[in-house]
Parts: sequence; C-alpha cells; structure tokens
Amino acid sequence: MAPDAETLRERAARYSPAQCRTIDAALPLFAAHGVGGTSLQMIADAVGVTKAAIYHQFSTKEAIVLGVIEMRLQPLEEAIEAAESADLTQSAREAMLARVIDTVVANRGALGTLQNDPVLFRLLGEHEPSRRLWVRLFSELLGDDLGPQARVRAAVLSAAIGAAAHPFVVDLDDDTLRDELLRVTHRLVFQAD
Amino acid sequence: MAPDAETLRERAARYSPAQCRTIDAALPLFAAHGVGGTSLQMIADAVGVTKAAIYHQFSTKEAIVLGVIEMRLQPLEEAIEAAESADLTQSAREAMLARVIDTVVANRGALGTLQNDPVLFRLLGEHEPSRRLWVRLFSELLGDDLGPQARVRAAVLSAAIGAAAHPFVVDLDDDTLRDELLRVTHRLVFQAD
DNA sequence: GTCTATAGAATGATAGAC
DNA sequence: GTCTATCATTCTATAGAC
Repeated sequence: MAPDAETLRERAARYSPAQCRTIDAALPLFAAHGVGGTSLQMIADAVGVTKAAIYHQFSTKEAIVLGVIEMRLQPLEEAIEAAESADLTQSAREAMLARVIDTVVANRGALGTLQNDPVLFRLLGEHEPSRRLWVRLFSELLGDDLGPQARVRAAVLSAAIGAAAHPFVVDLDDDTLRDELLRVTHRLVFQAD
Repeated sequence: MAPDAETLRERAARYSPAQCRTIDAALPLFAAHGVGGTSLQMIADAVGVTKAAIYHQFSTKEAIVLGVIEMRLQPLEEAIEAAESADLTQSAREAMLARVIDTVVANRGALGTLQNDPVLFRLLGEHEPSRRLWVRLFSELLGDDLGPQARVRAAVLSAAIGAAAHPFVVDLDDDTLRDELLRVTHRLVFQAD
C-alpha cells in the first residue's frame, strides 16, 4: 500500500498525546494569526512547554501544520465514508450532504480555519489524503462532470463550508445553523437551473 | 466630517504613486503566503527597492495592509454606490447583486484574498469604511432583518464572493464565471424557501 | 524617494542534560 | 518528554547621506 493511500484516520492515530496537545493548541492560533503569523514560541507558550519540547514532537513547523490538517479533517472523512454508497441515487447524495453539513457545524471553527488561511488552503490541495477526500465529496455530490457550472458550484460549496466559522453566524446555535446551511447548500448543489 | 465617515475613494486618493506600487506588490504576496508570512523584505524585493524605502512610505506593516484593503475594496464601493437606490425594489436589488458580481469577477483574486486571510479578514471587520460597505451591501440585498436565515445567507454570500479566487474556477473565463456565479448567488439571496 | 548601515528583538532549529 | 542554552538567520524599525 503506497503511503499516499493511507486514510486520515490511520495517519491521525500515529500522533502521541503530546503531539495532540500541540495540534490542539496550534489550531486557534492559526485561526487568529494565520500560519505565517504563528511562531513556534506562541505554540509552545499555549501548550505550556518550551520550543525545544515542540521540536522533539515535530521536526519542522510544517509538520505541525500537516498534523492540524490530518486531525481536523478526520471527522469529515468519517462523515463521507459513512454516507458513501455504490449507487449514486439522489437520496444517497442528499444523505451525504446532510452528514457533511452536520460535521461542519459540529466542528465549526476547524474546517473554516483550514480553508481561510492561504498556507493551510494550499497544503490542503497538495496533501494527498486530503485531496482524495475533496474529490470523493465533490464527485459524489456533483458528479464527475467538470463543466463550468459544476466547478462554480463546487467552489461555492467549499466556501460555504468555511462560512460556518463566519462572524455573522457565530452566535447561532448548532441546530439553527445546520438547518439553514443545509437548506442553502442543498439548493446550491441539487437545484437545476 | 468625522474621519471614519470618509469613503474608500477619498482614502485611496491619498496614496502616492510609490505607495500604490507597494500596495500592488503586496497583494499577491499576501495571497500566496498570508499577511503573517509576508515580510517587508519580500515586499521591498517585489517592488525593487530596499526596506528603508518601504518604511518611508508606510510607518508600519499594518499601514500597508490597510492600504491594500482600501485600494482593493474601492471597486466594490463604486459598484455598490452606482447600484444603490432609495427604493428597495426587487429589480434594484437584483441590479446591485449583478453589479457586485461583475466587480468581483473583474477583480478576481483581490476580493478573495481579502477574505481568505485571517488577518485581512479581521481588519476588514474593524476598519470602519469597509464595515459600512458590507453593511450597505447586505442590508440592501437581504433587508435589515437579522434573523438566522438572513445571517446564514449573508455569510455564504460573503464566502461566495471569495470563491471567485478558488482554484476550481481559475481557468474559467470572466463571462462564464460571472454568469454562473450570478446564477448561484441570485438563488442564494432572493429565493424564498 | 531611495540608499547604506545598523540596532535590537524574534525567528526556526539544534545540542546535550535530566 | 521536557528542559537550558545556544546558533545563525531574519525580522521590524531607525538614522543619516544623497
């Protein structure tokens, strides 16, 4: 099995408890200051250890960023796997969208943060396991056709997932946000012209 | 007139040619590396001058970031002003959306970059002239009601504007992107449940 | 408006003790 | 797994000449 064929679950399982603490501390810092604006010192301070301890866990800053991606994308992988089915019936596609939106709302800040930082977003496109995840999601929802309409819909759906972390909706409760977001994305994905 | 009541046009007019060169050089760097990942040295190299010259133009890095916001948000201000009308008829609102989408597509990367970096995005919400701009846009399109439905729609519309810079749509020509994006956002904003 | 030169702090990263 | 101590590099920012 090629290393790139690993699932996010398999990768995430390899992180030690100390590494998980670092990953958890890094995400909100990335969300607030961006990856480029977050230093290892800031992460170390947030965890409550020294920089050297962080370097024992991760050999580079990029390795921490990858860890954040793999850990926080994992719930989305689970949602897609759970809803994936051999037959692309309309109801199977609707169930996948609903499950994805559930997960997005339950993980509010996380998935939005991954898409709203230029460094994280680029890595999301270069990191094979996460690439495959997006391909699975969009091809199941929008089909394999890569026409302009499907491309624009995919881009807006991707952006809409990030909108779950938008300031306009921070104080909506999960149920309300999920209902409204599902309604909007359902229309976006499934409504014919 | 309070300083905060200035338009973006008035502010943008104050920048010297040298400052404009710096602002133009900074945007693609912010898009690629994020604000936090972009140093003054990188900006100076891109302009072709030394750091000291940049510091003569802007006293801090944040002043450059503000300059980028004010310059690149200006076309959106023009679009909103041109389409703004006293009566909130449906056709006036549709005309504003169409004009905004035109401007978004014509400025592809710019508006997306402003919304896809955590630092730029935060400043967009703290900077009064740009705050007023978003309020005008969303209240004209979605009304003054701040219910959950309008809030989610506003957040997704805001994200959809950023989607014009998404990799999925980079190689679509302007006309195609504008048509598809307008169709999708029109439905998002105006379609009742 | 741009340059050279520099100050002082912070950065990513490493070595070696515990 | 964490620490102290340190390295070379880069950072923001300033002073003063042209």
